[in-house]
Amino acid sequence: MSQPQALPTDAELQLLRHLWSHGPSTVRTLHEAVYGAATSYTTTLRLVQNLHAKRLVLRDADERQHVYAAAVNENVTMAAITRRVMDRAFGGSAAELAMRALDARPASREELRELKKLIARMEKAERSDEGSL
Amino acid sequence: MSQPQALPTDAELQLLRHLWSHGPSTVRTLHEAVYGAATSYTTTLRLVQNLHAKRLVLRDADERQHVYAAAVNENVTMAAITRRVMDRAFGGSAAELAMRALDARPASREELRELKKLIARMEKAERSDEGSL
DNA sequence: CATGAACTACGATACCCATCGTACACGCGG
DNA sequence: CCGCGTGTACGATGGGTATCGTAGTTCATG
Repeated sequence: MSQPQALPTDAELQLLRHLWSHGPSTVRTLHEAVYGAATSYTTTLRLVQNLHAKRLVLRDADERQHVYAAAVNENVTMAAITRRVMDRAFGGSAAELAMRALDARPASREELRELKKLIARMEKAERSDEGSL
Repeated sequence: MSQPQALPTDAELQLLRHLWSHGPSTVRTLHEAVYGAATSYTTTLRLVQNLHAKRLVLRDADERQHVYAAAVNENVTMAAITRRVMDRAFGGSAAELAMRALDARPASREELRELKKLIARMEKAERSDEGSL
């Protein structure tokens, strides 16, 4: 029984991402930061309530304006989401997904450097797994 | 006015992928290859009909058993799909999606080598774009 | 010719998701 | 005390998707 029983939908994830990067927030703050005026406040509220029902956020209801905080780890959750899309649309292959991503939209030189570092780290790990397979 | 006006859904994409890798097929073939006995034949038929309605496959109805072939380019279509998921769930960043993918599921040494080659090619392209920005 | 197997067409359904409106609670300024 | 602004809770709705059943067609075969 690892962390994420239920995964956030796309709309819910946008809010979760804000919580991960900006810390605990009120619905009002989330709404303005993520949606601006593009959608109704109650829509944002509903999404936050869904997140809470799924236990993906924690709620502090002490004040009248409830404060929400992410309840799940970003890396764990994003990995699960990535796995789902990988399986649904990319034949389950991480490498294919990664290549399609780079093919679909340019990455900056800085980002490419980061990626290379990650790959180097993985190659190293793979090598040290040698014996345990 | 580029190729894919409408994108395939996940279920439709599974069938498209088979057409890309195995060439023109009948519904029967697709059904058995992709779904086995896990689902009803008419479900597969329906999905193929949806693909045809979206103009994503071509149909040869000469024979009683119609033969379907992909009508859109694999790379173009996969890039569009990747862009959609990138925007919906990964903040629009190709690099983030790529890194999450590698983080979510291991890639073989062979795949990592391919990825490095792709990155090297992109770095080269970026360098030659220097003046034109 | 009658029957049955295999196929296509298509309506019906159930589920998920995003969006919104309404109802209700609370507190503050006239 | 009244009313309004700002909350939360929650039911309703519409669009999209996957799944299935049924009806109708065609063809081979007894």
